[in-house]
Amino acid sequence: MLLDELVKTTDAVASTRSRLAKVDALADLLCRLEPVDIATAVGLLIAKPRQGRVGIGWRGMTAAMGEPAAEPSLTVADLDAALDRLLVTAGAGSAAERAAILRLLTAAATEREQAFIAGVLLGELRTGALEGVLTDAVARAADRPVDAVRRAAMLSGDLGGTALLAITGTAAQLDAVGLVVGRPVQPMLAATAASASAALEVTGEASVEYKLDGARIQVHRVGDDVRIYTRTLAEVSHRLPEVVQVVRGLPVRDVILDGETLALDEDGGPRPFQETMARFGADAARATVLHPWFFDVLHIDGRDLLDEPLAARIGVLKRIAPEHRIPGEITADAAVAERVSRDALAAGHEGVVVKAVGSAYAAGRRGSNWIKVKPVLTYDLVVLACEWGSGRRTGLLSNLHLGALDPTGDFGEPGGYVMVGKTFKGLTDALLSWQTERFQELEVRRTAGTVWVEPVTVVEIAIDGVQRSSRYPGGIALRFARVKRYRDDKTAAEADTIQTLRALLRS
DNA sequence: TTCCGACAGTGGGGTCGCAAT
DNA sequence: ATTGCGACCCCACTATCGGAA
Repeated sequence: MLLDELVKTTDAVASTRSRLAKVDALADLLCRLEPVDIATAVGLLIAKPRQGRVGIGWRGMTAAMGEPAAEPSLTVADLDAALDRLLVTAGAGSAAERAAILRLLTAAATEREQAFIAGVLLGELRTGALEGVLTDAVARAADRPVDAVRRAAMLSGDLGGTALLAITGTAAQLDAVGLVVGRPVQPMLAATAASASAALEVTGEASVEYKLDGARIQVHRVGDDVRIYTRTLAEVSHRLPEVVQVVRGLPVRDVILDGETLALDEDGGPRPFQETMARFGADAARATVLHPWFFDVLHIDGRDLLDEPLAARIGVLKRIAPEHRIPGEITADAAVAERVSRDALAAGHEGVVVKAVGSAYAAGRRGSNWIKVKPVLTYDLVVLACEWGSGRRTGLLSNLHLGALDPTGDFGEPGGYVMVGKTFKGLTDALLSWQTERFQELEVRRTAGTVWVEPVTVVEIAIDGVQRSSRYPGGIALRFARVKRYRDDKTAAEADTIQTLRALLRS
């Protein structure tokens, strides 16, 4: 099929806000695709090509973009083949060759196709249709129940392959897609609540477990073959030999485990997330050792446990990996849940995850059966600048530069402000519109993307904490900053100080 | 008719490896 | 050696649609 067909469809999808209309357009396209193009096309449509990232970002893309072709001639297979060539040359010291591949591709593309290819390579098509909408479209095109399609996609970790099977295979074949030890599944995700007791009200009796600040791991063992996957299903077995050893030592033959890995200090307390990541991201060996903690088991020795209640899965975990089970307690008592939460924080962990004891493992879903609870800190900071937004925020001042007061001048002028991070989160449309006007009134200078303002506006910011930073002059950056409200009742001189924020690093 | 679950979008900071400078 | 790029860990929150209640 011509790539132009896909591009026309994505244009139609982007032009309507109705999900039903998006599904209609996509299902129609899926029905017209040759089977050989189905898996490829689904990957392109959600900007997650089957090759994954191929080492081209915004810079490389704009550098290679040249004059467009007048008429469409590229096929879906052509683009797929070009992505293959980019993938095999990635990180191989062949920048010139890669640029040539990309130039050849974009030169054959029309203007609309160029924009589409750029979106695919950057992973951002922004048509309002990703996995969720595509799953509906596949079900529509294949005339299969959406739950069957979703289940197959989650358990295979592959929507493109699922689409091919759903459309060209039988209903029984689709239903037969299940867990395979060695093939990663989409991990179950958690919603958020303000307190452990509030979470418990939603779940009822629950396993209240420590939430560790590390990287999610999904471990598959078949005999002595152990493979480890990240939250996005990238394989990282080679980076975690110590975790492989732990899992090889468990008294099982085949198993799938879900957990978290992180670095610990001498006392067994957690090291900062940044230290875990320094080890987790490195190919070569490092002094830091990562320890695995498991909170779920999806399969054991020929038996799938996905649909077993959580309490039963925890029972299995206690039996096979008692030393590596994440700390937690099963309770229906809010006081007990709050105590576990306090214990987790006292031990230096992030918080807790409250999980309904009767719930199945819902691969890929962010339902209310798992609810995370983390303490929120709030500080009053000063807006130093604001950046123009993109997409639906085009024309609006969106991303705030946040400063803390430096009364003693440790990091600049006494009474000045030290930038500690940015945020665009927590803003309603009304607030966006208000701040767009307000900050242009307070403007002192501007560059292409940013308006600098008089430092007089105080905004209450929620954060999860601070981390070491080489980017900002105060040596710290806010973690997960979001706007709570503007503080019209406070002057900038009453803002929180850089010293107060730095003290968080040591606590 | 109203409510609410699921989804997509809008970006944040840090870490690594690798290539170019 | 340093710097910039790209990939990928962690992530919160709002607006919206459309099915559920």
